[in-house]
Amino acid sequence: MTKLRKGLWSPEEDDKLMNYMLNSGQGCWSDVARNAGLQRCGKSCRLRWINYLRPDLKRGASSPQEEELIIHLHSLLGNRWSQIAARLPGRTDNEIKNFWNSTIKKRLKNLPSPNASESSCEPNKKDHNNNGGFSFNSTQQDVDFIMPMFMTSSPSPTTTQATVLNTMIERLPMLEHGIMNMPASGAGGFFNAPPRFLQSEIDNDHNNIKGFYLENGVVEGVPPLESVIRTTTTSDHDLKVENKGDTNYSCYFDDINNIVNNCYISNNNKRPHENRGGVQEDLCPEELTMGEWDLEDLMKDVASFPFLDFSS
DNA sequence: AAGAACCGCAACCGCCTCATC
DNA sequence: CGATGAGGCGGTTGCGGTTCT
Repeated sequence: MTKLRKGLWSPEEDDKLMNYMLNSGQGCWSDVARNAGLQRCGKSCRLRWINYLRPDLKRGASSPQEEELIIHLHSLLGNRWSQIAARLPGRTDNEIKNFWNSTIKKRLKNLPSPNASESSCEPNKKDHNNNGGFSFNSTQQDVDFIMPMFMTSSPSPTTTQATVLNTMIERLPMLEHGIMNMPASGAGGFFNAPPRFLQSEIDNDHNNIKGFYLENGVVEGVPPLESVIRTTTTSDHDLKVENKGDTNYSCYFDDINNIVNNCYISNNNKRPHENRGGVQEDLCPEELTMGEWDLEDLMKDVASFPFLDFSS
């Protein structure tokens, strides 16, 4: 019996597989390998076809829009690369996984740390309930990077995502300085401080996130940084956000409210505005448990993702 | 110019699920 | 109902190119 080849594919092997697939179509992959005259296992052929030879693959670096979408989808789906890939035409799970593990992780790592000696994106547990006292140096680029993560109404980030969000939120100057200053009561908002994402455990068998909750920190009225982002609250529902450029981030804050609202839904099936007077009680973290994570429900949000445009 | 360090990406590995017998 | 094989998936490895020293 001939020993099966491993390692990089030669152009000849690619030709054989490509020709066979185009002429005969996909059948059982071990048959494909045999009939195409390849000394490869079926799995290897499948991988090569899916990740490299498939005619509908998009080549080249991902666009900023795709990057935004990957980040957004990852915030919803976690490391479910195949499901993320399924929503990015022409991209493979392997490609997205590689992109995430190199580019995105690097960007997370490079975010400014509240502690100069700390380069990890792990949360600073010691200061977990302390927003003050740091010297921040976040850039507009950082803000642009983290904002898509807020563009979700998903109540179900993974532990890692919640951790990363916590850390990043704490390091963003606009939040540090209380710019996200929502009304303490009444319509439109319930926090006068950035929401804090905490998570104690995940039921992996059911994708059920338990113990994920928002904790209300207190940020005093420190004047906003001129150089970053300013907000003006014109009404309870109208949180206007401006920065030096033209970008308006108000939608992001709506989404943060969505996250908050969804937590309430999970707790007692009532949104905050349907549950006046019960707000503080509802925030009890120990009792606040996420409902089933309905993937398709979550993905409805993606359909309206504002940057999703594959026309280019 | 050369070796070291770094990085991106292709491919493999091992595990899981599902269908079939 | 267990055994078996195929397909699918996420994690990991290691090659090869690029940048740094």
